[in-house]
Amino acid sequence: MTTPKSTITITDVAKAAGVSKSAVSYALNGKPGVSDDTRAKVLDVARAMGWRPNSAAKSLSDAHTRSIGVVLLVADAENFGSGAYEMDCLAGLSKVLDSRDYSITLRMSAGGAKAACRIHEDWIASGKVDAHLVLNVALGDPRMALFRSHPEAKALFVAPREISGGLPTLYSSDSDGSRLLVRHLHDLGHRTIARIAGPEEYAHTLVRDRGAADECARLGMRCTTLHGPYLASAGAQLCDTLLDFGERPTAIICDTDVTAVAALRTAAARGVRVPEDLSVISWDDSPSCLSTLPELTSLHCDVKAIGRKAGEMLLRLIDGESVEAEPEDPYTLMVRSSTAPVLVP
Amino acid sequence: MTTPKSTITITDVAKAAGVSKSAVSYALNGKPGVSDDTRAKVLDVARAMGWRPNSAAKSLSDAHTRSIGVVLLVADAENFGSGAYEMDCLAGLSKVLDSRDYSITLRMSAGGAKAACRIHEDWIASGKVDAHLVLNVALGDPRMALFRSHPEAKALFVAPREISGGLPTLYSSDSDGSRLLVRHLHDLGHRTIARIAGPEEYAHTLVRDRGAADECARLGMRCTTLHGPYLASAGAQLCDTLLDFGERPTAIICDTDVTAVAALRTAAARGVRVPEDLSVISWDDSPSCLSTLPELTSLHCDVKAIGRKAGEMLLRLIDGESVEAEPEDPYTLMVRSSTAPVLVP
DNA sequence: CTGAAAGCGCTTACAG
DNA sequence: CTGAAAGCGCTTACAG
Repeated sequence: MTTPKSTITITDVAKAAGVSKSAVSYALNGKPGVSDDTRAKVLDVARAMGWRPNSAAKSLSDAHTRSIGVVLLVADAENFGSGAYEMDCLAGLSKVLDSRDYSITLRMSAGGAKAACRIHEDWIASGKVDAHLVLNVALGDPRMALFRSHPEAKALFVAPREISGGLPTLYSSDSDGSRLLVRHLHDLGHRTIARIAGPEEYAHTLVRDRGAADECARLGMRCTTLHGPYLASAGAQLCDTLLDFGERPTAIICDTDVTAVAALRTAAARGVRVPEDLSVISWDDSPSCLSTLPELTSLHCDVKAIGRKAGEMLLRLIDGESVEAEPEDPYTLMVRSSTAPVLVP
Repeated sequence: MTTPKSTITITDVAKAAGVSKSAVSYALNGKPGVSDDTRAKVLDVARAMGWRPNSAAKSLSDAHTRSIGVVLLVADAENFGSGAYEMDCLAGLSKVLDSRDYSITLRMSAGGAKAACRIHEDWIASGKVDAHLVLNVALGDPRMALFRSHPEAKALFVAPREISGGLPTLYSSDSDGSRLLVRHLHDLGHRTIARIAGPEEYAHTLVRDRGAADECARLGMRCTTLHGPYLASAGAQLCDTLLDFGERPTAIICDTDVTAVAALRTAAARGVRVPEDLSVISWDDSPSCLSTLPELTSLHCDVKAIGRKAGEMLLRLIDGESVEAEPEDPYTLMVRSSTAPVLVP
């Protein structure tokens, strides 16, 4: 029946419906300029013939590619984590984009932010995408300079607002998250804590550092912070360091699930009981936080929601609306069994 | 200097270089039809002006969009796993595509394979992509029927060769993997084993079932297989069932890291020592296999290599070469501490 | 309301 | 080797 002939164009439809190409175009795009009768007939014929607008032709004539460009950094597998964050973010993004028939144009770059710049530049010059989404922004990230010098390009940064000044930004409340964790430990009676934080190149690491430091100062707590990549080996090593340290902390906050799981395991291997002797908290509430014994108290972030909100902001950007900095949803603390009141000696 | 004017077209370059548009096109595309001098001058001018071919225009005229369409299924978060597989696969794919200036056009569908079909159909009719990559293929997957009825569309399936008959396929050696695991346990003296397998809708689950059953039969071993989603809760429950079972197995093979970690934890909670009382093996050698105590013996698969090979096959498909079924690289067994010789009672 | 025409930026036979 | 011209499929002022 509807055997899709090689390619059906608007001309074929016009011929079949007995009208002009322009009438078909108006009808198909719901624009005025055709009578209701003509419109109905054209729609019927187009559907019957299985017509779909040719993507390239449409893009060329209306200057919209209907795609959002995303360059994922996979360079340093070390800092990349499992990719679960990016995946969830893309899932949320894709969901919002669907409604407007937008797709994601994806590249994965092993060359870091600089190589990503090259790709973005290419996309800008070739008109390959309508807007860019920038994730995993580092301090002094060249991608910020790039888009500052290309105001004609539309880009949204997911980054701490502290560093993306001026650029359209979806910013996290990493600082608030940090404070929330410190308060949770304070409520449990902890006074000497530590953090196994992420690499210092990351802007969000510094924001978390700041939040924790401020809240500790306010509450009169002591906090030792060690930085390292999001690797199990690093988490284990840093945990060892903290446990060997003179003034042993009664609680450790880990910046990611990978290091938290490693810390848990390191403690177990040394005979340090969690949560009796040591409380452990993880950022990134992921399935692995539920697979440990004890289950990990974790800071939950709805990453899909970030993707959705990013999608909405990007579409507004594309529609020519002005977009400034907007906040992500706040974090939620998932209290499980890896944190407990500190034992009075 | 090279201030990128709004948009630089081939016409601008032609004017600046004092030649015709066609000369510019020939020069830029390395085609014959221009003298070396003209070519050199055109290239210089184009570079100086920061010209890049307009993506849509090029696609429209040469019928190549330079993008590969991928629809990721996120419908049932239950069976989706962490998304790490998809991420690695895309990373490998992207790497190969880079060299030919191809991008990935990505959509994530929450409606399963049927909704994915709709997207692929749209891509076929609109000429949005040059070829399609199909992952996570289920038994009787409607996407196979779709591409069978659209021989004009180019698609590569990553699926067991048993089910994709005729279609271009990159097939895994799941059966061989299964056999490898069984042999490893046999070598350690295990004779009564069990499997916590994935959902039976998945073709690869059945292939693994078959491989394990055949090898067990050959070696005179007994194997109980339970199926369930790739969820920690399911892994825990199935592990409980197996341990409560009359004839308790001395080893369990889990189809994914999530269930393996859950099984490990369940054993620990019941006081069943791993590996002394029970050996545990995981498919999907992932970072989490290294975060457990003991570390998990696991079947390693170079997923990025799958992505790369898929990319090469897709490019050949696009180039008009014929592509049939080709095998992935074989699995590697990573022997760690969760498997040990069975203790003679 | 409707049709003929030009244009989006590039490629590619086709005559000079 | 080089230029003028038509065409890819769609959109959009512009005359009827």
